[in-house]
Amino acid sequence: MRQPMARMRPMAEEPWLDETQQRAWRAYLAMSKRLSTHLGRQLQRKFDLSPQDFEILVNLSEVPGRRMRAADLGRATQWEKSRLSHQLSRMERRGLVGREAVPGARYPEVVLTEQGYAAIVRAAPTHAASVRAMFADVLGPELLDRFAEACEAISERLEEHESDPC
Amino acid sequence: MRQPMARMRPMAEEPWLDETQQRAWRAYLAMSKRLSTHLGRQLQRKFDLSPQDFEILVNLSEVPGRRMRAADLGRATQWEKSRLSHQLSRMERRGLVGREAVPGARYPEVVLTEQGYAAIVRAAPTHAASVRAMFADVLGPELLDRFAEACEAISERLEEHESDPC
DNA sequence: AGCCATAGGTTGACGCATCAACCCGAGCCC
DNA sequence: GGGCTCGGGTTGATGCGTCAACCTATGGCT
Repeated sequence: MRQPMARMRPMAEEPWLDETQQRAWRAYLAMSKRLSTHLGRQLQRKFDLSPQDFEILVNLSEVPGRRMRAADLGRATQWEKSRLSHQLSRMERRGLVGREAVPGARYPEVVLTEQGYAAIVRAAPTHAASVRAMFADVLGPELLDRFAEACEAISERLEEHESDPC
Repeated sequence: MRQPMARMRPMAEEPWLDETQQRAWRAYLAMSKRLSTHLGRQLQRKFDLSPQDFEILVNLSEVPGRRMRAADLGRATQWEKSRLSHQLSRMERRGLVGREAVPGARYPEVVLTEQGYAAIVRAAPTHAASVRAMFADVLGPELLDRFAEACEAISERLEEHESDPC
């Protein structure tokens, strides 16, 4: 399987990534594409939920009252406000969440409906099982720790540059 | 930063993922989200190319004649045919690629235009540099190898299940 | 010949992501 | 008061991803 973003030499002259780097980069790209495809497809086909739906549902289900201000939900998911707003509108249309005005407060709260709660309770165990089967169990505890360290290191590096002008 | 898909316990009763698994899964999710955001934003802002544009351009630029049947391009990218067709239509509109009929053949070829070629030559070095800076150099050669092995193992596991009914 | 399956390709509809623009009220400074 | 910025939130446009439906040569089978 060819992984195009991995080949950094459209003119085949300078080796912008060496052998080791190429291999790792291509392996990572292939793996992450497959993993998200697999998990997303499973959620969609078995539970009629997109990964985005799932993420919102999980966050709401964890909090007491199953309700939250949109801004807090945005912080929890690290989503931009407009993305969140669009997503909530779609989910509201489908009856998974509701937006309810709060008497004294300026902004309404997003609430998990019964239907939304039922959906997450149905889907979560299978999803977790897949994460174990396709990810955690493949590496095992020790490797998993090293893998986590690697991810954290890259994350930190990226975080440093988050405010760069690019 | 909370990573909602990482918390597999909406009801907080059974620990579907243990501590180690949680940590690795969350670290992976955070890292991959940041990495793709960073690389994608850079391509978009500096070169007016989406990651998808870039992938197509790289593949076409590598092949002699800078032209290819759509089906082969599909195999190279592992994209579904309809996705590819839509993408090519958009890129054709922007003058990055063209679809040219081949005299004796049934199907036309997708060709990289001069403009498309110029775009990839402009963008590729910066992109490769970012992959090194944000990914390869962070881990270093030895860790990079282990990381690649982990990714390959997960990929293989997923490949086995690609034909599953889900 | 006639029939059928298959591969290559396009289209339309809908959900999702991002950007820019906008609205509104709270707090602040003058 | 008057004007400021700022945070919270919505909207619309456009690009992207997926699914289902469809078209049409080719190649195989009878």
